[in-house]
Amino acid sequence: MSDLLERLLGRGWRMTSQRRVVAEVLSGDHIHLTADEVHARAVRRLPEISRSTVYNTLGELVSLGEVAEVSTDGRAKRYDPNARRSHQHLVCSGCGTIRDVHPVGDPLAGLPAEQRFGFTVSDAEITYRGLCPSCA
Amino acid sequence: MSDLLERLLGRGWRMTSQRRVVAEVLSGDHIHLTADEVHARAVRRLPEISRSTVYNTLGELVSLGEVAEVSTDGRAKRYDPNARRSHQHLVCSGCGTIRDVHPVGDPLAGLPAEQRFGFTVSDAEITYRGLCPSCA
DNA sequence: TTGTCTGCAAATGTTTTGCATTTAC
DNA sequence: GTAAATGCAAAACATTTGCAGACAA
Repeated sequence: MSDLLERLLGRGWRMTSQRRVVAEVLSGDHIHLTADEVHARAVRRLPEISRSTVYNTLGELVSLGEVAEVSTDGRAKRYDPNARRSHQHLVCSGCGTIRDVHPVGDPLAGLPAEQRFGFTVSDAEITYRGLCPSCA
Repeated sequence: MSDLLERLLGRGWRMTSQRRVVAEVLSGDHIHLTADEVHARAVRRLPEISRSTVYNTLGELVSLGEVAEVSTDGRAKRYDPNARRSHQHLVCSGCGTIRDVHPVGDPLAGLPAEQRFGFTVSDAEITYRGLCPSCA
């Protein structure tokens, strides 16, 4: 069973066939699907599943903190099931492929106090850009 | 005259009243407007300007590398006129305010070779998140 | 049983496109 | 004069919402 699904069951999340399929589709490493792609894959396993349900479910998973919304730049948001493991993204400027990466060091260290405008800074999101081996 | 407008004229960009107004609206520091906000402000100066022209113009400015698209997370893209000066963003999780910041050090240094998946990494985009003084 | 999830269809918000007209160079 | 920009209206997408019926607990 998928890690995501397992965590959700452990949290007592109300389970339905639709929710299970969405959780299964999202499971794995380097998964960054759009809502529509999630729906397309879900339909293969459960033909009746509706787009609204996929949106509802994704929205709920994001609220629960189990899935992260990633806006790389295209128009549709992408959903990343590895919200629990802190990580950043490496995006290919050629084909758009996304990989999860784990940079070393404290990302907040680069922002000196005088650059913080009085903000309480709690987090940094980094998107590395470059070309993947196939596109280079 | 605005810096942006000046640079565009220097590049021999074909000038029209609509384009001038869009460039003027975008000028300044810490400016991060949506296409719709750009249109609203442009209409004040030039009532006939259409939304399509604003979109066309913004798209062209992005292609020229004079303006950057910033997807903070909401649905509409925001446009940042300071694409030429390398900088990153600090976003308030409360009210959404965006400030431009200039972190110290090489942002690519945090990504070790074994984390690069064979990519040629050329750039890093950082979004710092926190609460601004009013929201804290 | 009961509260909630699901699915449909319609609405909303953002951006793009086709094409006739106007305009900068 | 000519190629390119503009504006309109309509289309294309992405996402949200309202509500009746279905379903998990």
